Amino acid sequence: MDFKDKQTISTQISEYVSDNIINGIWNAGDRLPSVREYASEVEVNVNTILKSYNQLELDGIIVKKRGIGYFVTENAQKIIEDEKRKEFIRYQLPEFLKVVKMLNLTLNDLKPYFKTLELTGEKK
Amino acid sequence: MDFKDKQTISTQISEYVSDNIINGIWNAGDRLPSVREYASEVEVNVNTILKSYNQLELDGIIVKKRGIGYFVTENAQKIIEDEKRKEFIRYQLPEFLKVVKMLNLTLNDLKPYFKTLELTGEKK
DNA sequence: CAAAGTGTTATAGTTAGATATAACAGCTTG
DNA sequence: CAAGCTGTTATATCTAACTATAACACTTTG
Repeated sequence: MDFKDKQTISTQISEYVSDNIINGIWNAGDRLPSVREYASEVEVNVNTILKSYNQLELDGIIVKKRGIGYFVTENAQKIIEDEKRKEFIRYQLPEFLKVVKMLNLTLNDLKPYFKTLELTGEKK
Repeated sequence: MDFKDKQTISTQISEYVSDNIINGIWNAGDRLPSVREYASEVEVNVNTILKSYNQLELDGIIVKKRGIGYFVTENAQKIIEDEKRKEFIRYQLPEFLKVVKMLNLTLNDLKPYFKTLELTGEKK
């Protein structure tokens, strides 16, 4: 038995920022909230935000300019999407299917939920 | 922003036991491994197993007989399935759809994965 | 009834992650 | 060049979860 990593607050913040980028809330070149500002917004310690931002920088998703702030990189969207796709195929989809099977559900049972988001058809 | 609970080791063990029960590895009336035995098997402290077992007992999934061991209850399967179903609808499915949408995937893209597990058809 | 298995409780120690606070350093702007 | 933003580093403290170890209590079995 091997244990999943815990979801730390700083990791969750990193992912939340990524989601905002991939969803177009923050775009390439945009400046993120300053560490102090963001820390106060989500009610968390400055060091925690710093940790999140540093991780995102390691991943090439944002870049720091000292004394100025952190900025979304040009490749951010692509990097995040690639990472999410890997994660999805490797972990999330199998886990999903495991539960679907346990609950004796079928594709037909799930169709309505996909319909709601108009995800049943072909790609544009 | 509200944070997801971390997945502690003891929680993960509880869930692992539940999975074994719902998958028929352990059946109603079966005795679980003793706390010491299981602790040594998964290389974890006795207290951690005890915590997992106690949680499962609170949920009505297993029952303790002092000096003898822990046993799977008659309702265990139903309790677990109900809980998993709730969890699935409330959290896992929405999270899944969120990522599906982010990655611009459709139901058609996922069909092959369902086919592998023969989950496309109607229920038996 | 003693031995050997159960679960239980208690104490002390470790660790990762987060917090609070403060001081330091880079950049911009009036 | 000073004020007021940035990010950075450091120190001390807190907490939840887990560990190590030991002693205690219940139950079965030879």
